[in-house]
Amino acid sequence: MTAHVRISLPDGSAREMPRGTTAAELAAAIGPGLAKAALAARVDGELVDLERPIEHDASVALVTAKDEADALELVRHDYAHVLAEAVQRLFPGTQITFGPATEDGFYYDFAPPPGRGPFTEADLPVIEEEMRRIIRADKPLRREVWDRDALIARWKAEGEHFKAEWAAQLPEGEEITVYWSGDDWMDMCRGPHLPSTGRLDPEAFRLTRVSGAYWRGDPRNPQLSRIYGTGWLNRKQLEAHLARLEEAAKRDHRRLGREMGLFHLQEEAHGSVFWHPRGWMIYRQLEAYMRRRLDAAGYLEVRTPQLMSARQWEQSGHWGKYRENMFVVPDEIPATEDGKPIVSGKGEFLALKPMNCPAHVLIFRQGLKSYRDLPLRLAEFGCCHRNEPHGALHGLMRVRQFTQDDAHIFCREDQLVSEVAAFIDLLDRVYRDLGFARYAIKLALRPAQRFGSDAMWDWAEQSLRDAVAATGRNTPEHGWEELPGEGAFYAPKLEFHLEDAIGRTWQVGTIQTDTVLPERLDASYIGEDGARHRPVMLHRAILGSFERFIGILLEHHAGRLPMWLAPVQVVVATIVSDADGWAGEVAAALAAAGLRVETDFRNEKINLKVREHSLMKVPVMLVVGRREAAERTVAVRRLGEERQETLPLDTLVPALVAEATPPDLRSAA
RNA sequence: GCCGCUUUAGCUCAGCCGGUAGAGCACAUCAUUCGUAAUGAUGGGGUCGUCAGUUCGAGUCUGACAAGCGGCACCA
Repeated sequence: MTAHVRISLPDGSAREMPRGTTAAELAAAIGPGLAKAALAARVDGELVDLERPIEHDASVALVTAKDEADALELVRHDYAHVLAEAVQRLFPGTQITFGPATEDGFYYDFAPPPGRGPFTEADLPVIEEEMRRIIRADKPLRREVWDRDALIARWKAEGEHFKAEWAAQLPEGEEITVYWSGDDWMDMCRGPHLPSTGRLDPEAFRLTRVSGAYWRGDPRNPQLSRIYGTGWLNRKQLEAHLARLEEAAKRDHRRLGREMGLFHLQEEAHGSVFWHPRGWMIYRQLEAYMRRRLDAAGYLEVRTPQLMSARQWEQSGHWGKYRENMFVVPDEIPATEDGKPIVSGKGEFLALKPMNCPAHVLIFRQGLKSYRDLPLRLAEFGCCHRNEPHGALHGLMRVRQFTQDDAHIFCREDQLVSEVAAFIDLLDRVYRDLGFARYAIKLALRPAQRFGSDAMWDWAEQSLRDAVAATGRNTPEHGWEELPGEGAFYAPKLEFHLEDAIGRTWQVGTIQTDTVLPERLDASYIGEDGARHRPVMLHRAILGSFERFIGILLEHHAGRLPMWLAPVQVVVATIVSDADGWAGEVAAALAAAGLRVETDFRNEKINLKVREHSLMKVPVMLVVGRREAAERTVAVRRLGEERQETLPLDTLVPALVAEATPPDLRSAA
């Protein structure tokens, strides 16, 4: 043991410092500017407090606000602690539990004092003010290692039962640390933290909302009161973030749906969509596109019943596993009492299908199948009903009635990998056609509770891995990742997560192997050997549900859909009524060429017409006045552009037709 | 399903301490024919989410229910 340690710095230089030197002292030795800017340090890659002594040779990097990811993580974690301290000061008797940094801020879960309900938004300004006081007081944050039993005793004595439980469950052998804020408040925490609360910007955070949250995420546990905040390094960043939120709110598909007249939802059919003509046009275009893609990929479209006997759902296993989410109707004409229906309960029950898979197996079972029939790909734009928990419903994104771009592929075991690989290629084509450049592929592996043998799971998981490898997409650039424990109870699955224009991700596509359902519903085929075999069944979807996918499309494009999907592609707007005749001819020519055209002959100013059609996100506006009528031309104005271009019809029509052609119908460039 | 909030005209919202509703936009009518994001005037429109309760009187206070919003949990 020498008295010195050798510290290598990120610029390649190295320094000898006395053993036990802290990162703060190191920063001071390098320069006063750095000492002031340093927030924490990375010692051999591990993020630690500035006050942590360096006990052996190490590479050390000081973390400043310039290391944004680290700095934000630190700052948000600190805001969470300041929040907890503020709440305990203002509301004595509140128990603290847990409060991490999140993607854009932080939260902290509290158990409010007995007799006081959960925190409400009205409490937030007061808490914010207290937080600012703590930040301005510039309280030093100090790390301290504690003995587990002593800490548990202390938490119990202070009535912090959640903390005591947490401490008791920390893994054996793990160092247990607390952080002091000044010398009058502490919380158990792994750290690291900033040197003092004063390093936070009192104007760079905002408490945003309150919510209930279950202790340890389990609904059987007590519900805690969670306070969310957003936190940044400085005020400017906070303002930029708030502006981004506003931008996201403008893209909200519920708002766009109303503004663009696409659909509505109402109480009498909550969770089911009323599609208006314009919204339904988007749906039709998307469905027609998918149908062409599936036809070309060798799928056979089918249509199966909405209602099937509960007996059938018992046999498929849904009755046991999924009944809570199924709509069940009696197969009888109900008696009435005071106008209210009375069900005898003696008759049979039918259930609205929550999934299409059993019905597809029933089609498969009609007639003896040969190995020559496989793979058999049965597709259905299947309308399903699921009685979702009420709190889960959300615009088009989570509904009770929806239509999947569903299909089930029945194949032999040796066809599995090539079928999955072909599916991934199809899905890739579709996402790119729809304007999504990036998506991540994840493999959800066997959960703890599952059906089937380990051998089956080994085989199924490896097959999916192999299939992704066959497409070359098992790389970090494709977001390739394996998720242990996330699979369905009967099989592993691949998940496809789309990234949208503002960086959010949406799980849409999926493909999963299934050997359980063919077994339960006794699906079989005759192999080359003349014996019966079980087919493997693949459940797969690319868009997931049309409803949700259209919601995602609207938010991704901020309502400005690509021309082939736009409900109205062109509006011909007149400036004076003298131009109506020519405008009518223009519209007729475009309609004859297959474009979706509307005319606007209203006695209104062109300013108003441009504004209204722009707000409706019509991609192309053709403005026609006396001049155009005389010259037999149109002035083309594109959505969001002020530039205009005057063109004769015979060049305009083919150009617009080309632009409005769905991507799969375009001739290869 | 759980926690919090919200529900007033088609939309966005105002309505103080309880005294039978108001704005802007939209809509209708009239005038205006006007060159690229709101022409002007006039007018019609509300059982204040539903059901109970308190009160001489409830949009306003209380309760239940429903839906919506933000989370949590759920999403075989």
